[in-house]
Amino acid sequence: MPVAKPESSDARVIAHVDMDCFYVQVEQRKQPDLRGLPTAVVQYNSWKGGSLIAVSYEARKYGVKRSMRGDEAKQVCPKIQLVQVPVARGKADLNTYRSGGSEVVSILARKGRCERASIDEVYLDLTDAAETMLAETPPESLEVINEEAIKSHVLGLNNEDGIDAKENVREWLSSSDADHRDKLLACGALIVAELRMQVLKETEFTCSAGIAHNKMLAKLASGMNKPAQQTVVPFSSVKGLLESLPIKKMKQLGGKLGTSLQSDLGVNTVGDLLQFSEEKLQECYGVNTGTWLWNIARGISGEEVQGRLLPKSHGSGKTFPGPRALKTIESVQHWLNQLCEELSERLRSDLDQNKRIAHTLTLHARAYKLGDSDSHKKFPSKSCPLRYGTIKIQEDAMNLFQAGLRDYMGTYKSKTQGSQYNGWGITGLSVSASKILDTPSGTCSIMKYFHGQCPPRSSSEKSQDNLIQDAAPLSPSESESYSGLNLTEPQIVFPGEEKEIKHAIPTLDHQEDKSKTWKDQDPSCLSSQQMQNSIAQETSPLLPSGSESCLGMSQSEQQREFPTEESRIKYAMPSLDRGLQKRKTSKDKGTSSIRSFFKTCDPSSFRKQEHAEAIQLQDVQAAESVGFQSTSSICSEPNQTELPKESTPEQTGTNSGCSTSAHIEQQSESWRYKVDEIDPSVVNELPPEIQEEVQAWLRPHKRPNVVKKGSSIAHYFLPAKNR
DNA sequence: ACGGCTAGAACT
DNA sequence: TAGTTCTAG
Repeated sequence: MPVAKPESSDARVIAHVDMDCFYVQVEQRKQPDLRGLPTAVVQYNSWKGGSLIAVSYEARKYGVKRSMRGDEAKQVCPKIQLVQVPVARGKADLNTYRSGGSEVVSILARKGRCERASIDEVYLDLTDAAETMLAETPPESLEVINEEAIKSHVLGLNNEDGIDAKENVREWLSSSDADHRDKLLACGALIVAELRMQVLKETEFTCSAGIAHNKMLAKLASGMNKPAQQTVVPFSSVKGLLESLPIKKMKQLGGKLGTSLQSDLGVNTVGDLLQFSEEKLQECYGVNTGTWLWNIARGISGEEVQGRLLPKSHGSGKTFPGPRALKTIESVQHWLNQLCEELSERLRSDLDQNKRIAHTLTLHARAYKLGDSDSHKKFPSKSCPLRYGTIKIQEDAMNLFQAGLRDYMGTYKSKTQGSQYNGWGITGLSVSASKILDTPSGTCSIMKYFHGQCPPRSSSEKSQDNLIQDAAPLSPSESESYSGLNLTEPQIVFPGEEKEIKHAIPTLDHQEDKSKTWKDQDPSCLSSQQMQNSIAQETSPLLPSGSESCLGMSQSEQQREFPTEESRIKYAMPSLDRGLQKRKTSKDKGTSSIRSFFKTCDPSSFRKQEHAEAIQLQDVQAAESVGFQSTSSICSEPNQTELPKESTPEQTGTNSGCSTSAHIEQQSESWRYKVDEIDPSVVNELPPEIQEEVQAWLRPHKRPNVVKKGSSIAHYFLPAKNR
């Protein structure tokens, strides 16, 4: 039964691995003299000694905390070693930490599905590995048990801190008459201990881990014994653990939702939640969050480990606090250029190393306006299609900024005069790139199934500096004449072995709604690639004209209104679509196999009619391309032993990173079956290589959050300042 | 008008 | 989709 996942019984083995004060460790590896000393990583030395972003455990003993200033840290711990975070382009540069994180991920991904949860945390689904171990070399059969595993903390084992703790753990790990679930966890603990030793050996980094039946508990456990230790949560100790656990300790409940639970429902521990019915919690917090709360009170969390080794977005930002706020367009331009340079560089290496392309550029800013009582009005975020090339990103970001500034100024009904200081200041700027998709699209399993095996990638690979041909930017005013004609688009050229092969990367997100005219949007948000339908050869680095004219118009009136005080903030918890343990209904229609559908189906019926041919062409090109070395590895093994620079089966095997399945999701109405009507069991009939992908796609979706607004106490989530 | 920077997710 | 908001480390 490879497909049908047990959703009720939590027989899964999930681990959460957390690097110990990671930035400090990275610096200590660079400077081994610092090992063992109280150390902190600090950024921006200039003001009050800079602010701490990581603190070693030696320093924590002295009471040094993250969020202290360097000077404060010196006071409580005069011996503390403060290491500066690297600076590039006048801002903190976290690249060394990012690549350190990648080193770790590449090791941790060896034994099971791995999800990069942050720069220094991962989740692992070790269920299969644990089951295999239990079947082949169960702990009780081992002569010696890994010492690192014996040092595990096992919650609920009596005498955990006593003299015989180790003996107890050894017994627990290798007990042959234990609960099956515990045996699986024991195997998980052995595997994690092994992995942690490998991480230490290969990277010199220590980490802590939690091993449990689901993500929530694993995460909880990994923080319980640090540094360099691991904690197991046997099924039988879940109840006792949660009973007295302060509600705010739970992930997602550390903020306003947790506060609301405390002050509105009097819930102080997770156990206190048990007295509330699911309905009651739904009334208070909406269906999804209500159900989620009901479940976590019982230690239930069905969230899947996602199988994603790479980040889903990249960003670069900087704050300009108080007096350093930016007061001129020129200074904004300057900093935006720095941020965009960094972003562009990172996008380029993501493309080089992972063959991924980002599709959306977003600009965020913070601003104040003097003389206004509510002087911290929101500066609106703006986004647009992302064009590769540093200069284009800089241009586009600047245009987004200008568009945002117009809105922002509009709310004050005042005018900017040129670039002069006008009572406003920018206190924060950031640019980010998101909607990152694997490329080419033909490498996903479903498409492979239709197109046959991908050819191996060419061995020698050119530098990709010239892969992405700069598209000639059209001025926004020119763009209008192209409205609706965005069929083919971002023209990205990849070199083949001998000749260059052109690819049009499908970005359905932008192709979807043809009924909407471009005029509905701020033209400055439209990049040239939206309008192009031919290969652009030339770059003209600066927007010729147009940008000024287009920025002036059309920002809608509704933006001018100040947010009303009674606006509500609603909550929903993450990943409920995958995680609902209690489900209200299930359909058992759709008995016909979808296999026959696949067999007889022309792949082009995946697409919307208008685009079918063009995109199909791209997919064929992609599949036939000799330009992509990663295609074979992408398509093969379920587990990944390489660095995340290579695209991984996990990414393509699940839905999110895979452009093909993204297409399918978006185009699902072109299927002849409704998703809800497909009997999940028919997936078993599919070829194994595409089962997982289809399965992911068929998973139950979250219910629309129909909060009963009247009875909701969501108003307690109003921003504090508005209360 | 100070914690900075980055990332993920959900909702509308 | 674009934009906002929350959360976390």
